[in-house]
Amino acid sequence: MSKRITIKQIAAALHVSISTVSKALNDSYEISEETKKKIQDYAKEHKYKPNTLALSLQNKKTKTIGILLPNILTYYYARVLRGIEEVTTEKGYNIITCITNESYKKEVDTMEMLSNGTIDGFIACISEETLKIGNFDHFKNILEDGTPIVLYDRVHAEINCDKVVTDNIKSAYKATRFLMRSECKNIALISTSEGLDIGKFRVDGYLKALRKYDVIPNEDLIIRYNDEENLKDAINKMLDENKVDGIFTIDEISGAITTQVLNKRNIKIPQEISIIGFTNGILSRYSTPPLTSVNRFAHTTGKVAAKRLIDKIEEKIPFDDIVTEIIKTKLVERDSTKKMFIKF
Amino acid sequence: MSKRITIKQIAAALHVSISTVSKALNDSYEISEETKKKIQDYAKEHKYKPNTLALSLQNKKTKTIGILLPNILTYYYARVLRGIEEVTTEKGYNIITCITNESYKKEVDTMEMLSNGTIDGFIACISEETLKIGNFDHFKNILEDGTPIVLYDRVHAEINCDKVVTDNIKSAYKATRFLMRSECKNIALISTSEGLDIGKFRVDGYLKALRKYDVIPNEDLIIRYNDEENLKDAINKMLDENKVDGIFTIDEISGAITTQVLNKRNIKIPQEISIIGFTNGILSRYSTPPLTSVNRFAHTTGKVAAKRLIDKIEEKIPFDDIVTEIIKTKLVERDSTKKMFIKF
DNA sequence: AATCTTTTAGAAAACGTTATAGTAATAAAT
DNA sequence: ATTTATTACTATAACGTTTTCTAAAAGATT
Repeated sequence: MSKRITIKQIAAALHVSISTVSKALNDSYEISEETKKKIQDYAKEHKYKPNTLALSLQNKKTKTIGILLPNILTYYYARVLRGIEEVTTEKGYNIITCITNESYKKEVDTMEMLSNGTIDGFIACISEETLKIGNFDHFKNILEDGTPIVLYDRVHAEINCDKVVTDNIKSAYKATRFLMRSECKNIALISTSEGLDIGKFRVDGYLKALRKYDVIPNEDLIIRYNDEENLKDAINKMLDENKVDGIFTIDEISGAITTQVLNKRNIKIPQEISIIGFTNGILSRYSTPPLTSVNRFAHTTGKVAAKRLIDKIEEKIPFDDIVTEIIKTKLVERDSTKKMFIKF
Repeated sequence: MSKRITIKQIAAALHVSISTVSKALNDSYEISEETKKKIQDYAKEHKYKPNTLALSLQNKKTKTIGILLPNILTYYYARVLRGIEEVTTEKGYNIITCITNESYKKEVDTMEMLSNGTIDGFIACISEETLKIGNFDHFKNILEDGTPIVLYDRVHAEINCDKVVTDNIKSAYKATRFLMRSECKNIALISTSEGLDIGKFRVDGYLKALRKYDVIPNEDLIIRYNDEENLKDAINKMLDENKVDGIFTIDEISGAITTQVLNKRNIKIPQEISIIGFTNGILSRYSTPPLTSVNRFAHTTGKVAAKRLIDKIEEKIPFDDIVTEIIKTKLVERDSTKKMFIKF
């Protein structure tokens, strides 16, 4: 237990002033080579490390970014984090990661807590509860203080800042169209009942594709669920009562559960029913059969968000130059859809 | 862009000294009710928030903990993080999360960077590369400085600090025994070839169980792999050349891949071959069939580690009171193993 | 009226650092 | 011989806060 040494202690030990030490350690021309060497050697020997806190207080920059994740157990967010992390590390920034766990209070508290000089900016995804409540004052206040924020994935028009989002409508449109082109006539949709815009956009994309090809949407084929147990029952019921030959699931878990249900009913995928999932994570990759999925570039999303924020922090971009970056998706074809195509 | 207000500005605005403001805001008895109210009102009105950096510099405590994750994409670590996060939040600590991505250099750099007053302690899982290289000086140095560390999951005897680990040998032993009790005679093992102790322990447990019940281990039934593609081939080869009726996989991905291979070969799980996986994450839960798995309590691991560290930081436990907590596992029975049992 | 307490406030030091301004002593230029 | 530069260093303020010590005024006690 030797505790870190400070500049002051070095100064005392070598009978020089603290300014001399500071300058010597920063290799200033004002200090003679001889003295510099003496000080630097001593510092090295005693493993001197400048106190980051003191530096930050001086510079008014902490080189730290606050990250808000709604949920770390969702593979997608873990991958976004990874993307962020890659860029921040490269640029010499630390990140403080906070998981809001979809709670409004946790989100407000966290941002409150960090916006006191601890961080230079935020990268955040709005929690489900916050979106439901519709109060975004905590974001607005922070922006007003001059702290930059980049929102990703789940955003809101009321918050006037940079955003990085997935191309939800178009992706859902394309996935649905893909199913139709591969001979599916009766395409079901599995969605969550939660009122997230993201979900709505994906439903919109699905409906848009149906309409485009003159298919009348059938409400019986659209399932909106709250919890997983309900979902299995709902799918079974739907399959009992309807002819279905294609299913588009709006998130990864839905895709996994749907696959389990079909397998249990011994329905051949994709011969009898095709499935396309959203978000291409490990579940899609490792399920039986591996699922054709809308691949979202989580990693890219993280990187783009981090780059944008750091540019803002370092004032390479003016504070009120606001953009929304749209990250395209890509349909990854695997074994849960048919290979034959109808050309429209 | 109004930028945060400081004590100094309040003092100037109200024509009092900064000490008066500080005391008023801390509700000191030394300040008259009248002055206090005036100052507090002003502070509230201007949304005054104390600068955390300045406070930390004063108190020599940052209320921040550094977390090292080898890899965030592994569901297990994400869950550990969640456990840590829960405790730290409750106790008013922030966490700085860093992903070493299994790199020695990244691990050293990160710890170096954070151990300059930024954090009060570390919760870390040693990276694969570090374990391979076998140099733990960065941990030792930090401990010497009087900064507490709690290691979780992957630990090393050379590092003398608190540890929280999974009961690997026993868990593997029990899983293997479970397979034997459910009539499996030829039990294969899927392991990674990387030289992690954790893997070794699990293999040891497997071997121990076999020996205990007088089964002679068959090297042909033990697969050690590096990359996923190899693994599929290796499993197929093994199944071609050997009679196998049970498989114990040492991690979640191996379990998922094994399941895919068996499904592709149309082998009935568990009627023809039973599978038990290690680490009970989403893959095990959502695969077809859902896998019987050794459930590791990632969440508990995180919580225990965080509690221990905070107790150390707050000096409720002396610095050199070192313990290793062993987190038990629990076999979760699902559909990949048979229900019938032989009692030994 | 003189002294002692209490109340209220402010000054100054401290946390660890950097940056600016200043001060010697010596060397160079006039 | 005097002024000017140069070299090598030190003092001080600053970042935003808390804390300890000091001081003045008001009130209480004799």
